[in-house]
Amino acid sequence: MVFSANDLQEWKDFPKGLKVLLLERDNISAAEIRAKLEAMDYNGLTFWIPSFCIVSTFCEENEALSAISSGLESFHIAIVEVSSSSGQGGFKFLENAKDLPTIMTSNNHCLNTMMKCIALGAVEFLRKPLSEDKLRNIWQHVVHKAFNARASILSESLKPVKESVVSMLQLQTDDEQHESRVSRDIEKVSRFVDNDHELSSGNDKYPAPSTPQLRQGTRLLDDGDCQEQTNCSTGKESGEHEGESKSVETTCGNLNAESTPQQRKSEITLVREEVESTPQQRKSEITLVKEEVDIVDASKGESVASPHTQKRKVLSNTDRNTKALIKVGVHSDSCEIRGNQKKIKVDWTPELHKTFVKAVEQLGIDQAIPSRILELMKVEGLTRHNVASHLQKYRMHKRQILPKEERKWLNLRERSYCVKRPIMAFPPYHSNHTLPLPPVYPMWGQSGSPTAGMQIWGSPGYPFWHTTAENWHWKPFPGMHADAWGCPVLPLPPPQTPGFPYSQNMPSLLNADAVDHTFTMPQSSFEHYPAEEVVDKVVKEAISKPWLPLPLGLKPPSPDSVLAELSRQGISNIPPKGSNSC
DNA sequence: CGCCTAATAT
DNA sequence: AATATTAGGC
Repeated sequence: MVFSANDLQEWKDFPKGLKVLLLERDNISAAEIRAKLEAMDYNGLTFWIPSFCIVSTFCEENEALSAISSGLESFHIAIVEVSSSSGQGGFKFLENAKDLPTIMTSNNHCLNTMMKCIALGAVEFLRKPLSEDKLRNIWQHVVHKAFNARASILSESLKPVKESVVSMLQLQTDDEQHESRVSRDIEKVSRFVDNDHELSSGNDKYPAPSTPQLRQGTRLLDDGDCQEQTNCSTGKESGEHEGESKSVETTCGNLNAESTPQQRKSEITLVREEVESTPQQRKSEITLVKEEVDIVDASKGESVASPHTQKRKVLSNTDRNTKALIKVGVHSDSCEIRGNQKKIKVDWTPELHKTFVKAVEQLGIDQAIPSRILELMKVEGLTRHNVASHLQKYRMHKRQILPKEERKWLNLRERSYCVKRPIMAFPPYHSNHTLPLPPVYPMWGQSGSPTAGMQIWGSPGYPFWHTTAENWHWKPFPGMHADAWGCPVLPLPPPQTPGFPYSQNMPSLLNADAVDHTFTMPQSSFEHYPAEEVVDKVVKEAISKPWLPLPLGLKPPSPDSVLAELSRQGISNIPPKGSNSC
């Protein structure tokens, strides 16, 4: 049966009219299920539909299969009983009706059976008896399949579903009268829908919705690949709102035609915050991950001149899981889309931060000012303020000036230098190597690191030890510009301790005693470190007079950093070593 | 004006 | 907790 255009237009009440194939040996059981499907009370509000589903019942597997293959009837979804007593028990159907989203049901609740069903392609396993609640959301599988199956293998029966849903959503979008939350959410969704071609390619990439989600939430997609991006904003919000908010996440993989791999832009996550909602009015949140997003949010218009013309290009780094994504979290309340969206919160994901760091390093310490960084980052929508704010924090961390809260627990030698130094950042009462260490590791600039949700700043007190160009450079004294002018002389790491996973990254300095025995400075005399101003002065002098020998405590810059600095200053020709003519 | 920093707000 | 915003100084 083929749906005509008229049929489609009539199908405004989707999922009413869902055609269900029911494979059930027991007639009585079949009748019960059928009755429930046909008389579905959908949430008691949107529609009460006398004939919610059109059910065709079969009691034999082969019959059902031939009904499908005959093409005389078109189904959207199948509910198939796993039977141990007869025939192939439903698995034959399952394997031969791949195009049809199939829900397996059984009295047998054994995990193996369930597992087998899912493994063979069932979209869901439902335990019998089938309640109305369990059946209520079966249509979601249909929509899911319709939108996520490869277009080429999309069965004819599901195409109308897709078109119908698309058309439904767009109808509402076009309705300017309704600036309701729902319509705006749908607008977002339909934009995703418009772009579904690319994402359709990964057929089973997105888990199907599952029946137990009886809340309003409709999970269109739940992309495991974007976990690292998503947990930043949605995790927080959904946590705050407990069960009152829903979270819809979508991802689409459109490549922006204009962006070449070299031009790939950074990921940025913007969160539009709720403006004036009371706890009772908590509305839903929809989070979209898109590669191209209309920035309808001019904020203060700092760098976003025309909100609606702003498109965001995104990097899509294929060799890693650093998909170029833009996430816009919308706490859509009663605020207008173009109206008063004021607060965009930039989520400084590791990727975005990496771009930031890159820009800063490219500019060099003296040139790294917000406006230039912003320029270099080429992240549209990002404002100078955003950058400035981030830069502020970046600098603070570079100088090991921890916010007071972070400093509080560093309760010893509060006024001595050591508290600001990484080596003393560990709690002093951990005086041996058994101290508990954080399970994760700071990851500044670790490109494409899959460490989802990790704070890019690292845990307080566990600063960054990596010394690659992309990472933070450890600087023991405030004001020391180790990036360009070398790093402080550190003692060599002790022999690596087997079974101590972090020893590689946390050399030697696990406690003050270790420091005292290995550090080249006078022992047990942190109080003897020069005053901050003195250090500053020394460093400044070293910077301004690079021809002079470096003071104790500083080591020369690495050749790489020198080359980088030279090239930054436009000097590309370096005379060979021997030719020292001056 | 833009930048920097610290404090404070969200 | 992470960012944004603000204020005051340069």
